[in-house]
Amino acid sequence: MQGGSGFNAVPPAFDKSRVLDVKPLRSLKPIFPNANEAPPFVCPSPSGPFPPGYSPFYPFSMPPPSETPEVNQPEEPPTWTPPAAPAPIRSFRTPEMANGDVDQSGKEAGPSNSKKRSSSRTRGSTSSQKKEKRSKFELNPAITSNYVVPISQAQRDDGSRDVVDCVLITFEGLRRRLSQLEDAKEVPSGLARRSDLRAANILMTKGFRTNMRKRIGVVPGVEIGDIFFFRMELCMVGLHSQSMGGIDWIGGKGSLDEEPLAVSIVSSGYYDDDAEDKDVLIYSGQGGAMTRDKPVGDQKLERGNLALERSMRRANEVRVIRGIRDVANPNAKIYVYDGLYVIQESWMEKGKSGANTFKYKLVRVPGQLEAFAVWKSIEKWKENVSSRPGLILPDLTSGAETIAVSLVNDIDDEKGPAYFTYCSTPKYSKTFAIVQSSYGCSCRKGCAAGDLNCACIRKNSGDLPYTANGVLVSRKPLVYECGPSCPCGPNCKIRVSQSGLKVRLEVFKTKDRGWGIRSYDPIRAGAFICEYTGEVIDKDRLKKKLQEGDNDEYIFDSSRSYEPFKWNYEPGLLGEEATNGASEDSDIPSPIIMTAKDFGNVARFINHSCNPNVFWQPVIYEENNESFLHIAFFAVRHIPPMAELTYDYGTLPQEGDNGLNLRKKKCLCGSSKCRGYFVL
DNA sequence: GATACTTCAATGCG
DNA sequence: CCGCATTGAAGTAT
Repeated sequence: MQGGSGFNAVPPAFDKSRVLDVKPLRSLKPIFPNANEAPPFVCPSPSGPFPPGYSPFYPFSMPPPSETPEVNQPEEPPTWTPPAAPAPIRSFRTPEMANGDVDQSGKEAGPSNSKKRSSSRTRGSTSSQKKEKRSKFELNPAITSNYVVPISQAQRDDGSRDVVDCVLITFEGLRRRLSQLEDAKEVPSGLARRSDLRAANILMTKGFRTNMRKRIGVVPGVEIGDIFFFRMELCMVGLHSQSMGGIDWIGGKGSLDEEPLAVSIVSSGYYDDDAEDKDVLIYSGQGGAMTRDKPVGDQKLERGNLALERSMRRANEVRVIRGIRDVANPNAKIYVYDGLYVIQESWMEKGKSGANTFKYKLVRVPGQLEAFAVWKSIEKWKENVSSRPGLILPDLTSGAETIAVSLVNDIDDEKGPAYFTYCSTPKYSKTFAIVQSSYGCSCRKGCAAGDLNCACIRKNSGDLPYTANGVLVSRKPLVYECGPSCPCGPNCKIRVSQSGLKVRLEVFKTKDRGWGIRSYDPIRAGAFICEYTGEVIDKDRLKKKLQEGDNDEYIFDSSRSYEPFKWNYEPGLLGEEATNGASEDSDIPSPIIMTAKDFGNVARFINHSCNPNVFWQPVIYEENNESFLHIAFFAVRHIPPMAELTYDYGTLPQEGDNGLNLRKKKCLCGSSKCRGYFVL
């Protein structure tokens, strides 16, 4: 199971056809294309060969061999030539530089960036005209165009779960990398740094997006309960295509005298909405708000307001996205896709300032999986643990973790998993210490991004492995964290996995896979979840153990084979060269095997999936003059509250390893990529 | 088609 | 922890 609200036991108790039969008046295509008809998602190598039915997408600056280049870009080189010496992306232009030579650099800018800017700048530019500045960081098209977007035209129009995942993972990877570069750059304070906009702009310009065909109702590949951390993510997957606007619609002026109809709204507290109820939303119309040069005014029946009005008359569904304040990061918002609503009534009322405001009452279409409602329930449980139905233990770690982990069973009578001793760190015997000299840094005040004097940063190939808010930027063979002997202190940004749990977890009884684990808190892609602890053993000991008939179901073994997957940003998209340090192989310096049967932590409850939402990453840091390897788990993608956490248990390297393959079990992950079995 | 306008962002400062 | 100013980009409208 993946994504969605992730309720393990909730069957889709509603009749899909009923919801779908409420036909959008202008449905352009069936909303649920037969899954078999939809093209499978493929990621061909940029150079091909391409499977039948697919063609490479040529980014604007790189025309297909026999076609003429885009007319609008006379400055572009007429034909593509391989880059001679790729400029590293690190050469960000400083504002000052851009100010001086913007003309020249404009020619080298990626497609469509400098023109647009000058237009949008004219509005508020009375005296600041000269500040035509800071072309946002420039890509060298000769390099970036080398990259071929793995999205077919059909997929660009209509998505699927796999395509949506791919778009979001690519966006996030790119955004994290940009964020990392920005952190290291020491830009002048006060300068807005928007990795979200940059990443989205790069990808959308290249056509790396999906569900561009606007539609009423369900968006293929986006599930109720899915969460997003930026408005641009909604655009990229076609859930809501206004980058800031709260109402999105189709039709209207200029399009064959049709009426505009609303397709989606975002409610996030900017206006005076009533968004307390889980099924009913009172939404305010747009416009009339005070801006810099305009006072508060009456709202008009136009644009989004008109679209909502018409949608009410026609009773067509409107997607609702609820923006919720992120408790972990009060400056930010999380957007929850809450499914389809119908507008029941609308009226006009006087707002606080006395101006006329439109109001729309939206009611949730019944029978859909819960999404926002789950958030509301969790709020209560977190306030008072004992209100959680099926609660067995408020904290199964007995205080060993900084945050409690509940034990819950709302499925049957089982009172809990078999006995084990909770330990929050792995149990190493001396023989497993990795002897490495010259460890640790000497930073006094916390290791600063970009500081190459810091030994720990140097070990991470010069980069801070985590962004400022603690998100892992890229998978690597090994991440080096600062250890107890580094003087940088607990607030250092390179101490993510050693500082314990950060999200509120629950061990729960699944319907058919024993005990599992899920989170009350939303988890963003790249966030640290927990480490795997247990007794560290060697291969011989494992073999012997199994030969003696000990059917240990809690083995972690880094030496198994693991399905490779693409998670890191694509260097080509930034004009960077692929480096060795960016390898996503699970090829770590020394393999590690742990058993969590008798001693372990929450990680021992994570079930297997062939399409997991969590991955493991080796991390090392020094303790008492010795270094030990740790296995840390991070989120593959954004994980909504209550979605079960899973990782890939891996497969055995080859044929029967002394009967080890007797430990194959039938896999129930239910994903389209399911291998059919997994190995304990 | 270019350009202007609108808009329930996202940041960081004070 | 707020209010405010600043910088933004997609889509719609002209």
